Amino acid sequence: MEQKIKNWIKEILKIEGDFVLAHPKDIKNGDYAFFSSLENEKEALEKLEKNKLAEIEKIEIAGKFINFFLSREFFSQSIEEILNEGNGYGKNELLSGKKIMVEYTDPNPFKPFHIGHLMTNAIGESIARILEHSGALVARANYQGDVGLHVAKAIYGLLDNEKLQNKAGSIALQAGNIGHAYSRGAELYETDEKAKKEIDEINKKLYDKSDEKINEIYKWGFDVTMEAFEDLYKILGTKFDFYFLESAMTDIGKEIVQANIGKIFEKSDGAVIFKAEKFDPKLHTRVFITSQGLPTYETKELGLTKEKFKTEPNMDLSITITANEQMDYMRVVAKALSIIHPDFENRMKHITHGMMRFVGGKMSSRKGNVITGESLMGDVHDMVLEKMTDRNFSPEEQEKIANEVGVAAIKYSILKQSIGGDIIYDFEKSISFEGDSGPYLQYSYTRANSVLEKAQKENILPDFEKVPEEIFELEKLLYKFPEIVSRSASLYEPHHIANYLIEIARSFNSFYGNTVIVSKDDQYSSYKIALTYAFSFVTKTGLHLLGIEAPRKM
RNA sequence: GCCCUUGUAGUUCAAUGGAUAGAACGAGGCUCUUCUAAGGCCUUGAUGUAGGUUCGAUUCCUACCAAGGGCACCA
Repeated sequence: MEQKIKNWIKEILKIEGDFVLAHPKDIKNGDYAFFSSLENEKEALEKLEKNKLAEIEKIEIAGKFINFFLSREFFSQSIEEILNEGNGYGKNELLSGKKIMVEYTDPNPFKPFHIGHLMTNAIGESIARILEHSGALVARANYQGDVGLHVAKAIYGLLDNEKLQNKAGSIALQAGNIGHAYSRGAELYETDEKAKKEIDEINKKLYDKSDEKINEIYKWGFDVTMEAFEDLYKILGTKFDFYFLESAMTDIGKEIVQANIGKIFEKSDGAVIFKAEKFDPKLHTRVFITSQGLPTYETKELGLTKEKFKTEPNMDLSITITANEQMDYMRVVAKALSIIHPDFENRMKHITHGMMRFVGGKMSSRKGNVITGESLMGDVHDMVLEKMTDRNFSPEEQEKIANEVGVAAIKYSILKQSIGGDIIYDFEKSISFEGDSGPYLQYSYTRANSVLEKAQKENILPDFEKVPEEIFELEKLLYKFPEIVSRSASLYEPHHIANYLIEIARSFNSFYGNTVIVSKDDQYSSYKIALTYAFSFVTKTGLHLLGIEAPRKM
């Protein structure tokens, strides 16, 4: 519609070049507005009036603005269109047929799944779904650090307290024990010289696999933590297509570096470094292979990227999602890669997000903070159950809904704001179910569902025969959904969808509160039911794009 | 010191260079013999400072102030 009006204005007024056609902030000022820099708006208005599009009801001049009001018919037709397209409404062709890999979450085996992982997961899953809705073929990838000092720390903790090696409990319990072992090991590494030495020793043994006992614990710990992650992904609604392990990237990365020593990399103090500032003054030098001959994360990242392009040969875009703190060194790595592989240069994208913060400072699993992603999910889940005591559900239903609502509360609190900024973490607020929240959206959806169920019982079907003269605010919002989706997709910003969903939910709740929708005495009831269907489709689709389930009841 | 982010109601967040800067939480009042009150309705309040570009700046540019992150063998 936007494009249609634009073309029409362009043609009638013979405007050259591009101009902006926007939605006025206030619906009172029309559905689309155009700021004219023309000398005589009145003449323009006359021309436009003469050749008016069928969808436009009214054109007004307000100062330098020309406002367009869409017709009653346009809105009822757009509602009809939503009903026809159902959950496919809002799809666009922006990335039609493009192969895109999105890497996100990246938790490390042997370490707890902390809140930062929850954040990356929520953002990555949402971006993946938004790209899919825009026509892309998305592969989800997860990159996990299965080697390194953190593993040695965890194994030290496990050896130090053998009770933590109990293999009898549930996967979650065993993974929790390993998390404790890691925290203990990490703490002692900083404070206890003897422990530090032993951990370094374990690290060497892990590297050359010389110790049978350690190998055994490693295998168990790896399997358990990976399985525990898998259980979380299930609740979170993520299914990865590819898993990349850090250990597999060392040789590939090293090879790339060694092949380019002298050309891109240089030796310095026994290490192999990349002086990125030679290519871009805003970048800096980083070590790729240490003086001890060990590849750093940078080198593994080179290997990872190469592997990604090998895994998906004709990939159009490889997206990596991490926290902001990774931004600068990823730039250095990307610069090195784009010199080695010029064909990758425009096919890599790094999206960064802020951190979850306590009021007191940065959260870190390294110091073994108590709040993990899992514990947060558990707490929120329990709070939802408490709220549901007055509802009449079977235990299975209750469990399912508690998970869906809990995940919604957490994900929404992450996705409602632009992803670059930090989230000031307030436990009370993140589990708030009121107002600007995920559960509010779900609640609005279930209310719509109740209305639709009642309509079915009373055998009133959605219909467009009798349309009220009044145009509901909700109608003026619903048709914008496709624009919101394509905006979110082109900017990689899920929060536009989150904000939009709140807007339509508020509008629907107001409609619901002030109108009786299902009524045999109301000749417009069928149309109102159609509108309710449209709201429910758009909300369900929008929630899906945020990675949130839409329960039928709650 | 250099580089990158970010400064908007008391608080947490919105606002493709456009109209009277939107919500939510908090505070106060009203509202369920009607489709789920996790709701609705009403009241209250903000663009860090100083310049610049523009018909028009929360948005772009410069400086300053403040917060966070990064800057050679950790990831």
